[in-house]
Amino acid sequence: MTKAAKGEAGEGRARLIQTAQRLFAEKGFDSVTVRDIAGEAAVSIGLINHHFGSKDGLRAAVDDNFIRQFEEALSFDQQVPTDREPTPEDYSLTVDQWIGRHQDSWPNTVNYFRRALLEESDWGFALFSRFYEIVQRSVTKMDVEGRVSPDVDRLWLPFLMIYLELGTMLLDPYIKRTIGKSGFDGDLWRRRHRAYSSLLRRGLAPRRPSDRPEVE
Amino acid sequence: MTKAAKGEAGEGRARLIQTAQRLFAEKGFDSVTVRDIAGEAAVSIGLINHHFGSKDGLRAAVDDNFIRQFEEALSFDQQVPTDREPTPEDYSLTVDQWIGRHQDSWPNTVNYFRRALLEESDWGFALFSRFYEIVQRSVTKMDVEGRVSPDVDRLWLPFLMIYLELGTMLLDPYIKRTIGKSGFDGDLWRRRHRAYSSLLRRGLAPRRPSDRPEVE
DNA sequence: CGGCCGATTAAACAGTCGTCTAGTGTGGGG
DNA sequence: CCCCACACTAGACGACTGTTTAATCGGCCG
Repeated sequence: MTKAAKGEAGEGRARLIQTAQRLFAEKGFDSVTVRDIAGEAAVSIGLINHHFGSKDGLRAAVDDNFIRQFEEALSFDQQVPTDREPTPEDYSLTVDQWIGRHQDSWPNTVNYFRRALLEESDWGFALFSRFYEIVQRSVTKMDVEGRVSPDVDRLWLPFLMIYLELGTMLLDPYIKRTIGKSGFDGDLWRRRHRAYSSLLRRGLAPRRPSDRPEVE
Repeated sequence: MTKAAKGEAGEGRARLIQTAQRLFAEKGFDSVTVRDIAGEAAVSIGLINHHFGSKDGLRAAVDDNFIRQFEEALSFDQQVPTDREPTPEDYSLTVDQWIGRHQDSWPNTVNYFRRALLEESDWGFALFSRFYEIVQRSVTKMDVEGRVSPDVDRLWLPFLMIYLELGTMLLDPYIKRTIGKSGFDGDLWRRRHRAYSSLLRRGLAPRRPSDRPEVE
């Protein structure tokens, strides 16, 4: 392509998307001004509207970019073990691995994901649906294999699993302030994964329910 | 007290707090303008700064008011059954009852709670801490009574329970769009309560994980 | 009664927001 | 070579924002 005045052509455009994604993730869409973005990307304010039409257009571009990375990552992430039946926690392992890996390479990815869900944008719903779909499929699979008790609520189970999966993402700021470390910290998220795999598998009760009161 | 030009004195102040709480819950603090609030409360814009000094002052007053109601409600809500040992799900029942009751009487309470957590305000952390405290205490109690398996992660368990409890609150908009009804809908939230009580108690696996699910 | 005080108002204020307009410079195709 | 297309810029524009000012009204106390 063509060369621009300074540096590669389209460099401004790329830098805008990159900077905007970081700032949106840090402060939220509304709290970031076009001047903030242009300033940190070292371009003029007008360039935003030149490339994207409006601030909302920029958001759309950032969202597209993010969703593309998200789908890409998911597509080659289905590396559940094939030498055995996938266990209930294989699903969560997959997602957890994804989160863990991506929060290393793109530290603001998790934050952006979080903001997307919190701001209830349309594509935030798209992301949620994607999650729901994955979990739903996983549940159905476990179900037909007889690994889910028949009296487990099939409507709520997927949502409860989503809560467990997304909880750390949504509430991590508070976890940080409660125990001093992010729930995505290396050791911590591995521990968390084990904790809720175990919870899904057999709940809290001791393995030998000696005098456990049977309710209902 | 003194009487004002129209209606009770201080009526404007009260109506401002009430209206602001509703609007903050619906749209979020930043998206609501002082003109919106004054308009819907049918008072002048200047009255906000007269009573509260600033928009942030109004927020503080609304927060105070909300936290007061919250603490009040919690204080007489500890009505766990005394005729028997509290079961693991008594805790969640208490919180669930609280949510259920208050979303009837104050439809915007849940929304406001949600916004408080999502916007990461200081008192949002206060609310989270309050929750954490309650859950922590409940876990400790169950623990000393030997109703928690020794290999359950004591650090993560409270957080996982909080995820399950707050999940519907945080993600209800998406649940609404997924299944068409709010997770706080009468029947649904009762079903949800049973679902995750069961999850906590014994996980997903059939009671006899040998080869065929067995109902007791 | 006279004066003050607090609740309340309308209008103006200064700042910031996203957007638009006019213009510059450069590189590639005719 | 010319000239158009395009990335890019500086600055102004109007529509907001939260806040402030000056004024009004009515009750209360001395």
